[in-house]
Amino acid sequence: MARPGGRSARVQEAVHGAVRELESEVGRDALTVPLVAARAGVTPSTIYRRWGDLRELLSDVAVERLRPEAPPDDHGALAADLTTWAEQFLDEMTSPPGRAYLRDALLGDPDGSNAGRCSAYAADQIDVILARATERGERAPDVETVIDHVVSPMMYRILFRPSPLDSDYAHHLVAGLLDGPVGAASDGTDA
Amino acid sequence: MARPGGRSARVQEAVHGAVRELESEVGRDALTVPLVAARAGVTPSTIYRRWGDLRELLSDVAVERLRPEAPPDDHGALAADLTTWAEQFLDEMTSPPGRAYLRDALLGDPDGSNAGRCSAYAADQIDVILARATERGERAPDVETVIDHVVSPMMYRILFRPSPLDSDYAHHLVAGLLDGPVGAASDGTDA
DNA sequence: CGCTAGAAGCAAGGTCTTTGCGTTAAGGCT
DNA sequence: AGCCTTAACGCAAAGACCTTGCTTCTAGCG
Repeated sequence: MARPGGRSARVQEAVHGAVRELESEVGRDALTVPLVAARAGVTPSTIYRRWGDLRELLSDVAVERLRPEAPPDDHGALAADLTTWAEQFLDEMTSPPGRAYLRDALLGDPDGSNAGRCSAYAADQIDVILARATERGERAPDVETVIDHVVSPMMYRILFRPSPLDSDYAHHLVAGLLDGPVGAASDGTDA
Repeated sequence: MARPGGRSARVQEAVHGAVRELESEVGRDALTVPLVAARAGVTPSTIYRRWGDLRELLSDVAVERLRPEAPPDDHGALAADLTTWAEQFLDEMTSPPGRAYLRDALLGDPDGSNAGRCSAYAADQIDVILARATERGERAPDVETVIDHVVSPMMYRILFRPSPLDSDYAHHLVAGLLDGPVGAASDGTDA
């Protein structure tokens, strides 16, 4: 039985906070369950029982950090909105902390629910952009199409390729999507 | 100084073999360094010194298993080659053991070199397919384009999405690539 | 054939992880 | 309002794992 307002919630908040504090103080690699527990004012066994593992705890915290805080900027045109969003996304995810959160979120995730949450965050942001475009009368591609053509390639390269990525790559992907047969034809708005 | 033919090589082989045996006997989650060491006939400290961590050892073994054993099939046409390869790739990677190896390979990989090796395996296979197509006189897209449009979307969904994937999705991606503006126009050969 | 250096064995110490049991507190019931 | 139920936490001990200094072995070299 979940008890969202009670002691459980306080403990969860204390532990998450302890992870965030210690991450910036001693570094992510020096984190241990007993260390986090001491900072949070709980016993290690509490963490082991609730999260099972340091990796799962880090995964939870990482997903929290990957959640976008605001809807994407509105630039008045689909191409600009998507390009800007993709550039920001790529920038965040290629930064060392971004890569670390991404790794943590994926790694300590036995059932894949945290990974699914990350994917849903991106899909929601894209959904907002596409809905705005449709409202303006622009032809907009499907969310899944944007994920296939823009999000996936960036993520693949972040995870699997050692080479660095710049915002030109994000721009290239969005252009390839919107100029292609699946995407929206340009609609009078500037591209 | 590497000593490829000596004791180091024997130890490495024994440890890798022990991991493979124990994975199928007791399951991947029950593996521990002392267990593997006992089976391999070495002391745990040897493993800790060479690999540093159970995750890095599992990462090494996983990458070995993800290495393709043969060049991709030749069906006489680019579209058929790519579709078949993508279907097989998707099938392997979505299977529970495939997902486990993929996770392990990404997981114990501090510098990203193992992930890069996985990516290189796929790129090499695609390279063979594209070279054959060019040799036949077909117009073929770039390797990076194939990775962006076919490999990345499959990988993204495997890693981030809970929903199952079937071979229709692989077919859809290849078709989107070859019919699009970036890919090869159909060239008289059957698609 | 002796020398050098990298790699493995051994063992002890420390840290982390697990687990059983008692206690606390949140939510439901009368 | 007060009791009951039950999930969650604290405590502590036991066990497993990880680290590390030192020794021994072996492959390659002069």
